[in-house]
Amino acid sequence: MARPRQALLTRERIVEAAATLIDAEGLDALSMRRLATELGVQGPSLYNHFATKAEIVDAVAEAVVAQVDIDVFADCDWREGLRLWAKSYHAVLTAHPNIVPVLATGPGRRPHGLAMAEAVYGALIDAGWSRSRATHIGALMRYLITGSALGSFALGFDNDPELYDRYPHLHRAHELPAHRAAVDEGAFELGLDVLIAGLSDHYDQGVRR
Amino acid sequence: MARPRQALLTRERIVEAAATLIDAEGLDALSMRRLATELGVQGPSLYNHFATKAEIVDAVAEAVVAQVDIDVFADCDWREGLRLWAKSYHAVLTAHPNIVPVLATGPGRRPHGLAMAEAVYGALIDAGWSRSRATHIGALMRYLITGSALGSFALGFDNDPELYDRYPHLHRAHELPAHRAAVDEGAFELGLDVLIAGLSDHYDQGVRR
DNA sequence: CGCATAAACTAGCGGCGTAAGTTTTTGCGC
DNA sequence: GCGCAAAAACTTACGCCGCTAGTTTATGCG
Repeated sequence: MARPRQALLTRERIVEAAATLIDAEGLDALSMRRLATELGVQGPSLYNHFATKAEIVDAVAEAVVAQVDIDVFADCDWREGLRLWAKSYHAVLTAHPNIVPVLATGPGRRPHGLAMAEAVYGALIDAGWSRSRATHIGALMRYLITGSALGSFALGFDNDPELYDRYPHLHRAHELPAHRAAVDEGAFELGLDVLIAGLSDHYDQGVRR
Repeated sequence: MARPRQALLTRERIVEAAATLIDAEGLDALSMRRLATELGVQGPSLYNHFATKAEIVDAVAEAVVAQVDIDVFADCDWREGLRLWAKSYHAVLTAHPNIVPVLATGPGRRPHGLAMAEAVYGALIDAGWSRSRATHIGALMRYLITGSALGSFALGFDNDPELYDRYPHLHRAHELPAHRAAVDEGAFELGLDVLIAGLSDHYDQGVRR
């Protein structure tokens, strides 16, 4: 086949297929040949639309952050904005856990990532936080959100009772994977509550830098 | 060369070389052939000592967590123990950032990882926290520590002023990479302070579950 | 109508993890 | 002291991988 009458590929179709593949089978399952097969095409054809594999993965990451709601800062208190944004971000990452390692490396050059940074940082600055404090708070929230999405805490424990025989306090740790969602959700909520309450106290006491 | 009079490889030598390579050039630079070359040996010889590449990487991760000080819980308040442990963990990860993605996936079956979980969880239980709350706090601390180590927040921003022209609040974001260490350190310290202070308040008010 | 461009193809390079089988040395049981 | 299994290196090779180069053909613009 040479050039078809109707293009078989578009950037959108490629990104969509890549996202589906990553969601379903993980980052490692995404290879150029595999992705091409999924799209009914030979491997190297993808290079007509993206220069490298990294560009495709980046586009998937960008599509994911695009789903985060950053309008929440519009007309509400910085505390509430921060909480709603964090929950939205967290929910998006929970829905697409396999792409998180890519996102965790920072906003990079992706427009939506930068727009999100702008929204968060801007809201904190507008509230009266110093530039350095706003930066710290933004970074901190990101640590909590990506950290919780990246390593499901509960999932890290093996489902094998014998493993914990030598650790008296962990004797029920093998039950953790079964409660994965509840544990991870509880830890995230606790962190969000404590962080925002603590920052709120600082703020109310006039400690804004 | 067949079997040499003196073994060329040991598990220790392999792990050490792998750790050095990962520290110096990143996870991607670690390939079986490259590692073998570094050790003056052919690639497949490594399989006489480790069954898979993943086992080698795991051993490196285990060697890194082994450096975290978990004796800090011995005879001090849970607050102080948590703070000292978190700082030690954070310092170790900061010294070996390239292995963090591996650690972030949880304690798994690694003895030192489990010993650390045991120490943290045990200290919280002994202090009177409920099992579920202790789990949440442990998970939460891990989110903060691995999250901060994984994605240097400041490093994620590109060192290119023009990139931020369209984001009014980010107009100085290109300066962030230069202050990388200070930003990341500040955010981590802020998080640690706020979290421990907040949890301490809950504790003092008798809210332990 | 002619031609540059776009979008598919095929072939192939060097690298990857690892399996299989070979050779030689070591060290233990008789 | 000897025989032989196990250990630890080797070579070869398979099927992936990301990506490059060059080819073919349809499209759309001047």
